[in-house]
Amino acid sequence: MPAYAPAEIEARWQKAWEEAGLFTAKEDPEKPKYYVLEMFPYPSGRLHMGHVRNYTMGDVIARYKLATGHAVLHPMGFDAFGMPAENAAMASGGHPKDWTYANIDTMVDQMKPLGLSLDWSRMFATCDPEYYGQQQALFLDMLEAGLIDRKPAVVNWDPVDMTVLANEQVIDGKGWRSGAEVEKRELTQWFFKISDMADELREALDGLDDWPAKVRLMQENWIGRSRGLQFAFDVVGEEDKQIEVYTTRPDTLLGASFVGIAADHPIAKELEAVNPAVAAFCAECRKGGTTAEAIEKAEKMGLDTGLRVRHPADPDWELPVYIANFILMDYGTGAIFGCPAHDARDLDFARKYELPVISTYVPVDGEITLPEDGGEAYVPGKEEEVTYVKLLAGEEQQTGLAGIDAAIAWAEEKGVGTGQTKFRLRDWGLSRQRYWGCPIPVVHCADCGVVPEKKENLPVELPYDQGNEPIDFSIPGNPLDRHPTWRDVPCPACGKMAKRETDTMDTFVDSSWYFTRFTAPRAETPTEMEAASYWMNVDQYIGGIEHAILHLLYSRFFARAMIKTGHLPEKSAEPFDAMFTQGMVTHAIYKSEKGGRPVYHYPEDVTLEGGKAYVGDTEVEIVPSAKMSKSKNNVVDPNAIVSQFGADTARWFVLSDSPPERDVEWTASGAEAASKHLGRIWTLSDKIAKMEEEAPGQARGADDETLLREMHKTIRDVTLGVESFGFNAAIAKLYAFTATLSKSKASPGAQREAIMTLAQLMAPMTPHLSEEVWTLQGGEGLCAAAPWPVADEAMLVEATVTLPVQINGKRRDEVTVPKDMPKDELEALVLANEAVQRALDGSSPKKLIVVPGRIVNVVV
RNA sequence: GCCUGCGUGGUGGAAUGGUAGACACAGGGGACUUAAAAUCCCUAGGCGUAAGCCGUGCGAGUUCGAGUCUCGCCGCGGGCACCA
Repeated sequence: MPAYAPAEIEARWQKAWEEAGLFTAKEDPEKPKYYVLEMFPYPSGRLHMGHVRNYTMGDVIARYKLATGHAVLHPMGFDAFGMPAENAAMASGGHPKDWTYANIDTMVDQMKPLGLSLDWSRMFATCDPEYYGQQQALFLDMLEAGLIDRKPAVVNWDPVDMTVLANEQVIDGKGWRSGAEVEKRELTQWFFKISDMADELREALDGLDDWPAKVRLMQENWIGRSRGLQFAFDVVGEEDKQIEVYTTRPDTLLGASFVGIAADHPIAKELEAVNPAVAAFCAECRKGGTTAEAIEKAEKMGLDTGLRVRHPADPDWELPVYIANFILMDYGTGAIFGCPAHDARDLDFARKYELPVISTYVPVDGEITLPEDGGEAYVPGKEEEVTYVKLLAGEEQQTGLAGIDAAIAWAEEKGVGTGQTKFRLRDWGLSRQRYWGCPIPVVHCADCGVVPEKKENLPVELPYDQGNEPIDFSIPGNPLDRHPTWRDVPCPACGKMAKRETDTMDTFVDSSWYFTRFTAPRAETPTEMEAASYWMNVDQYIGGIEHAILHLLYSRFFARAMIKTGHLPEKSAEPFDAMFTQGMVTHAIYKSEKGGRPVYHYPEDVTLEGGKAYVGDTEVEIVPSAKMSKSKNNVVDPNAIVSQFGADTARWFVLSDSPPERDVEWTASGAEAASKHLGRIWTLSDKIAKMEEEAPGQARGADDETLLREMHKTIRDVTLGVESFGFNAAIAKLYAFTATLSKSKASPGAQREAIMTLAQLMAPMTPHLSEEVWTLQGGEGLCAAAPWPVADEAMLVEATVTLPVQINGKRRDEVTVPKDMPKDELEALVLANEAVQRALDGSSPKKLIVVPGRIVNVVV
């Protein structure tokens, strides 16, 4: 018998599947459809174990659904625009396009040996002009439908690289690449009007039952709905001037002691123009970093403007107006009223500037030191009961929430303000001053203004060269800005020479609709309604938790926008029926120290012995379960694993041990164990095949029944495991059944039935080995195409059951009885039990609990 | 600070309120071998010779029965964050 040789086997079966066209998605009205999708990768050029785990999970589902008679769509593509390609071009002088497509080729070559059941005929990359041209068409439709806005926005500007930076790219107030001090600049940018849909996007989360609760919650917090009161303070002496504020705690209105405005508030800007002290202060405020630590450390700073406003509840009560550094212009109205007694931040501020502290309520239960007496600010929960010490709207004692409602009602009745719901979610700025992205298809004309490009002119394709010269990516700024032949075009409206928009789209746009494009990847329109109606929605989406907020939220917005513009059916407002967030693949770091600096050792240089790690004779530190990182020398290359053990081993290992939503640690010993197990199955299959030849047609005995009962239980458990993302538990059952089978004395026929079923149950995880076993045992056609085994209910019912016998809830013994033994007989049997007799010691039990088929509990 | 999730052997982890520790790794013992590797078998929560006792972060509670439900602590992780 030849040894288990995955390299040869796997290539052969991958070819067989391809020739059979098994994974080409075909619309079939006779079958239920199933669309399973893993988040498509960025073509970094390097497949990592996280990809392998992600795609293997999707593949298990896809293969299982195929075997259960579904028309399956399981596509793959590449999220191919973005900064790394430009950075690579800057670093090594190549072209982002060449770099990207070369990487895609490499990654496809790395993915194919994994034996994934992908429909490669639908593959595309978002940097294909055929894709981004349709994205431009979508942009134009959305623009026309009023879903897109153009407005000024404050951005982080890197003056050296001459580009806008995302918040994450600003480190300690400096550009991440250039190291230059980042400036705040106001630029006119394009925005998707996602905030208009904030409430809808929030409410629809409730319907996403098959999403992780955690993801729904993260989205809900991100959208950040709050209810409060918006009202205006009249400025003393300037009767036409008012300051609008928004508050979620209008119940504390009588505790107001100042009004604060942001440095970018219109009134602050007005004062800034005439008062150098104000100008200096505002400039100082704008400098502040945006990082968490910077905010933590930043001291509350304020400047008295000299303006005074009237309290809405008492025209004789005047409050000072401060410009303060902790007030944000882009939330609410950019102005607040400060209530030091009930807000920790306002209390800090009030103490620093010696402003009054006025408690408006105190807790019903418990004693506190009032903030005016040096205590902390008292902020009750919305359900907490409070006693009012100052009355605004007739309240005396009620919950915080009722107080808020009463205060809003009071304000509305008096005509002071209105109750309003606000959201934290802001519009999605999509403009990027970069080359390697989807060009925004508009033209700026001196006469006509901003003019959308004509659809027949799409795609607005990125220029590869600059005339006859290659584009120089080493010059700071956007190459499209200094590309006259691309930039200068006739106005689509009047025909006069005008300038093309040189900004490109945020790469999140590319990934917000790709899953719809897979339903008709070569269509001349963004989607085809018929195909989209058939395949949408994505039945199961799988990806990392890092995309829990932005990518999924943007996709949900896009689905709604595509319905409004006629590119998706109504049913697809929520495009992902079920979502699963998988954990990472981690690996230990082997660390030592040399000259005070850490040294990271490659796993292949490390010897493991008795739970300790050595390099040569020196023990090194093991840091378990660390994220794989090139700089820590703990990256495991999937291709190396596939060449060493085969794809089936890699697939089997990443699914075993840890539950899919948690991290799994890659260990060499674990991978070897997986490989050995697959080898054992190979050997077992061979043994069973020979047994049949040597002793055909033996009668089935009791051993057959035992084996087949175990087989049907395994079918039930594995099926359940696969359907509920319990892959690790399913694999444990498969291990157990393999052990049962290898020890079984059942007839050759029964053993063959068992191993063929085992092959089928393993096929979603180890498809190549399964085909091999299937064929050897005389299975017809491809194992991957064979119908999924169904557990026989009759075989799941045992004739006898073993019941644990508990005394006072602790297990003391067990009895094996016929399954349907009458209750009184069972009771008698239990009472006669030796352990029970001993515990009873002559007395009679206080209580006897019998749960049929489960347990017996004697209470003494 | 607010919101959240999680604490089970040496390790990863099983367990519809019903026999805690399935399955796997690492460990220990053995068979085969001159030896090693490979393979196979046995063992394995702790204490105890044993009967038995104790055990799911800690403390209470509900229940005939709690890893699972409730409350309060402690510890670790994730998300958001000068958001009014």
